[in-house]
Amino acid sequence: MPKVGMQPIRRRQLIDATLASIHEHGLTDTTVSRIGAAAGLSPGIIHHYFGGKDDLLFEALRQLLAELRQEIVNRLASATGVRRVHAIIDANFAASQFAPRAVTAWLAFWAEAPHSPRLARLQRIHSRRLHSNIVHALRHAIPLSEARTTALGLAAMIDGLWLQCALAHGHLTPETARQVCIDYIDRHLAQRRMDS
Amino acid sequence: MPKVGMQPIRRRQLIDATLASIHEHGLTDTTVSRIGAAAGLSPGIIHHYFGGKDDLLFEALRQLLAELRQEIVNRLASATGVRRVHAIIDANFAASQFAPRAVTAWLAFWAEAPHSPRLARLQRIHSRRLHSNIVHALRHAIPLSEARTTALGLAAMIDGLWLQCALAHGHLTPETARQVCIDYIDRHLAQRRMDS
Amino acid sequence: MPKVGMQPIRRRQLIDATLASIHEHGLTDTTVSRIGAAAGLSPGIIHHYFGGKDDLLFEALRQLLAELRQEIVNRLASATGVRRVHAIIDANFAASQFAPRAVTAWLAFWAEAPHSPRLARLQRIHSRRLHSNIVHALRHAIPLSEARTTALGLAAMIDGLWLQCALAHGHLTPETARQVCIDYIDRHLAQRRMDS
Amino acid sequence: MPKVGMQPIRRRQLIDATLASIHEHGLTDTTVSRIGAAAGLSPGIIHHYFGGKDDLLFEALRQLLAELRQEIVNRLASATGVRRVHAIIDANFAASQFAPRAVTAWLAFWAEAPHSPRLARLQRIHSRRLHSNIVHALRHAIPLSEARTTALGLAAMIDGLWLQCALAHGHLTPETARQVCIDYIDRHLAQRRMDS
DNA sequence: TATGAATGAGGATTCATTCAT
DNA sequence: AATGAATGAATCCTCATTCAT
Repeated sequence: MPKVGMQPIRRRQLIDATLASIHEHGLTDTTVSRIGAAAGLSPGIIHHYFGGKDDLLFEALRQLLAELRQEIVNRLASATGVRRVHAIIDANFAASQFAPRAVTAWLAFWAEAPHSPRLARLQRIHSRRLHSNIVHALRHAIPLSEARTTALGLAAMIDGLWLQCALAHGHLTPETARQVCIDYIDRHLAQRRMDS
Repeated sequence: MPKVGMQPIRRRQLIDATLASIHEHGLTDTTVSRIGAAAGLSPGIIHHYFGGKDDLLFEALRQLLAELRQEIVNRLASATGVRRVHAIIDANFAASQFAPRAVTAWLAFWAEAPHSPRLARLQRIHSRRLHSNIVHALRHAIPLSEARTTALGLAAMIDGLWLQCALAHGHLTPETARQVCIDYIDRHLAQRRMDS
Repeated sequence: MPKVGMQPIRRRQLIDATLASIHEHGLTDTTVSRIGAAAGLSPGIIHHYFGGKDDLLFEALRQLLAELRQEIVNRLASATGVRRVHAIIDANFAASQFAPRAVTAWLAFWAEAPHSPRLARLQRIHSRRLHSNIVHALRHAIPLSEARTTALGLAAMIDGLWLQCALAHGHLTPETARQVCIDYIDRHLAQRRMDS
Repeated sequence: MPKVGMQPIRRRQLIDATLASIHEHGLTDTTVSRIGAAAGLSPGIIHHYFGGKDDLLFEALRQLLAELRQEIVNRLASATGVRRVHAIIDANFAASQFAPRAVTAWLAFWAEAPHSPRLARLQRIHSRRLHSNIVHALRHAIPLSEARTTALGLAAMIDGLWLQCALAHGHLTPETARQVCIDYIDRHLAQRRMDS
């Protein structure tokens, strides 16, 4: 039923259907037909609202990262000092983010990134921003040089736990994942406090 | 006259060509033609030495994991006590393992795993074995319960650093990655020693 | 409030947009969207003012031929005797007719004609009318039988020069084309005069 | 039935099927399926022997022009002086060239040329070569400047008669077409002889 | 009158697989 | 053992057409 102003609605619908399909069938078996069907629309509609399949995939990753970013920003807004690191960790393992739908798609996109400049770019931006956030949060408690190494370790650990989540279907609870990260950071901070 | 004993040679050639193609073009764009060409052979040959494309991919992942396992076993053979954790870490970041060819393919396979029982099975075995190795190596220095959490953290960190390696084309040196992991483990062990 | 009398305006707009699109993108790549866009209207509008794409194309060719015919009729009106042949030639190479927009579209339609009864019909009518005009103009100076052959040659030459115009983007000036035709006819008439 | 060395055979088959399809259905309705069917092969085969549809079309035009060229070269080989112009005319209206299959395809390609650099290039080469052949053949009988104009007229007339052939399905005999051209040239040569 | 949302058929293309040689 | 010819299903994409608003 054609109405005006459907664009934002349809785009959102199609992006959601894309993520659902990636989660269910994998990126390889995510076809425009499948996406269309999942959204209750025809295959051709993808090219009406997005340039083509690639553009839709790109937008889907964008939204995924935007949501995660929003989660981080929200939590950082109400945290100070080293609590900011905890906020970042919490955001990454919030129920809305650390969910199969997001995690599986995230993994699929990361696997494509080395061969897709557009995806690689989004990945790089996200990665750098996360690293920078962590370093800033640690900066007042830890010397910059060490903060950088710690940030690298924490970012890797977060990614590794997301990976685990995608691979070990549900065997890894957000809470466990969160604890491992908190523990990692706290040891670094504790060490520091002891030194002083 | 038919050459005898070509099978192991050809299989190895084709597996290598597969990994090379995945690294260069990605799993999606790795076709039997491309693999054949990379091995200097014809497209049809894959079905002669493997059941089909899927079987070849499966075997390629198997070899990848077998090589990593061998690296770990070799290093564990000459290490005792907590040194065994270091050996595991060293194995994962050895030049032969922490290389673009291996890391990119590894990521591609992991992304497929959630939708391929065969790949998922290999992944699970590898994952469990690594986890078990770490726990055993830590067991005499750390209580079992904590050892398990630490192993989870270390395994995640290793995976996260491999991911980083695949995504940040060469910006992450094996040595840096190794240091981050060693540091993580050493803090846990040091803490323990202090307690006692 | 519905605008009245838009029909002739819109139809003309759309026909012009069609010819513009054919000239710019070729008949194959002339889509209803493209035509609509060129006219500053929506794709669906074609079916409102014409039965469909094919009807619009048909009307576009009709207009093209009608304009050329008008040019011929105008010039014939003020010419007598063999001057009438010159008038026909002049009309065919008048700036308004011998222009890229018209010539390219004309060629595109001619290529379609063998597979479209409707276009073929228009083409046949135009062709016959031109031939008949030439024969009539020659009739008093040349025996009918020879006039027919000469008319065939002149008509072919005109078409061939239009073809050249479409293919040799602007390298052929109307004046040169005109001269070649005038020369052809004058030789026939001169010969005749000599004989008598 | 797969055999080795099929390439030249298949390529020729497919090119012939292409020309047949263009003649029968027009360039627009010439699909790879249709071509494959006409050749008794599957649609996919086009991409095995040619890069794609466009390449096949390009090769088809190439062959068309090559055949015409061969016809011209053959006849020029055994003609001297102004007879060479007659040889060129004869070649263009030889039964093998002035046939519906060739003429319709030729028209279809010419209509595409303004929007396809590759086709335009072939067209330009063919056109220039023909013009040059005519000028050379006339050069000893007519001053160069006039020879050029005459060549332009003759080339246009030949094209126009081909066009007529494509449009007036069989109503124009090769012999009539030939006569018109011969007459055109003879008048120019006769004039010249008279002058001297 | 006019839009643009939506469809679905049809097209080119890719590719794993089969198989005669 | 190895080739590469051939297939046909599956995919992305285009586009004329329809229709609710």
